Amino acid sequence: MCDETRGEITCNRCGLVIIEHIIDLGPEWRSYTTEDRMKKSRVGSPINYSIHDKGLSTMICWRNRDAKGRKFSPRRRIEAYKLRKWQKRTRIRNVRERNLVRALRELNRLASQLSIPRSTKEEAVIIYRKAVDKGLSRGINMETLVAAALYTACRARRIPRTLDEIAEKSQTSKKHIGSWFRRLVRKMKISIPISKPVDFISRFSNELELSGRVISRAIELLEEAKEEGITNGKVPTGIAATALYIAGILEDERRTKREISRVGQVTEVTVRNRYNEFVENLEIEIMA
DNA sequence: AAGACGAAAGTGGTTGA
DNA sequence: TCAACAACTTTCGTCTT
Repeated sequence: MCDETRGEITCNRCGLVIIEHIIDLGPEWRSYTTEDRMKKSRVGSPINYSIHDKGLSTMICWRNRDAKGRKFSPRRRIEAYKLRKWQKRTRIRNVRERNLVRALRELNRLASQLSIPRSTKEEAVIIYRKAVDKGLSRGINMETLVAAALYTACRARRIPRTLDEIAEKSQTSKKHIGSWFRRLVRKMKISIPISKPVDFISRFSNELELSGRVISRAIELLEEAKEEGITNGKVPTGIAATALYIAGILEDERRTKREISRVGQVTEVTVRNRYNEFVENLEIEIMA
């Protein structure tokens, strides 16, 4: 799948980003006159926070030719050589930048494996950069900080990924990512919306291949459940999964509890318990 | 054979002294 | 810092379809 607005080519099956920073060929914005069009068209790819210098540094061509294709004079060649050398030296200036490059590589890998949208990934990069600037990164494993930044960005943008999912794909523990998540939020004063069951509905229903009818029914159920106050303190994924389970039965697209619990990343027992609470407290008619 | 159920013991995180 | 606690998991035996 080629997504020009995101500048990416991704695999349709697994969501792996294959090619990034394609140049966006479209103009910047709508234009109404030719003059306008000239003004608003742009050159180069959009700013990209996922490259350590935001993709803005100059690249010097390695060919010893000038713009018109003529060969350089020996003197110009030496000059060009020096320029390139300095270019390299300044581009990756110091250890810090080198670490940033490593961190971004890791972040890109993680985000790709978890199919996290580009904008959220960039949010994570910004969080990571800020954390490093504030000196929070001392003495902490880079992978943990990257994972924590990504998790934080997901939570901030309401793109729900569970701690488990992120921990599984990165080489760090859920515990560490969690504690660093809290730390990042506290130190950097990021406001995090509480993750709600509704946030998980679309992803779960997608995985279970449920129709739109089931989805809207599930959302209704969630609202009723919330009013009844039976959702407080319960794991949101479990609640979302159960709502889909019940909606599936009601709309004649039944899925087994086992499937539901697998997708919802909770056990069958939890789905069962939530199910009982739903049926007891809401007026739900389950046909045998 | 697969799915669902209930009971009981175990686990990790939160809370309040 | 520690114990109490609720929510959730794991495990296992049993019943139903």
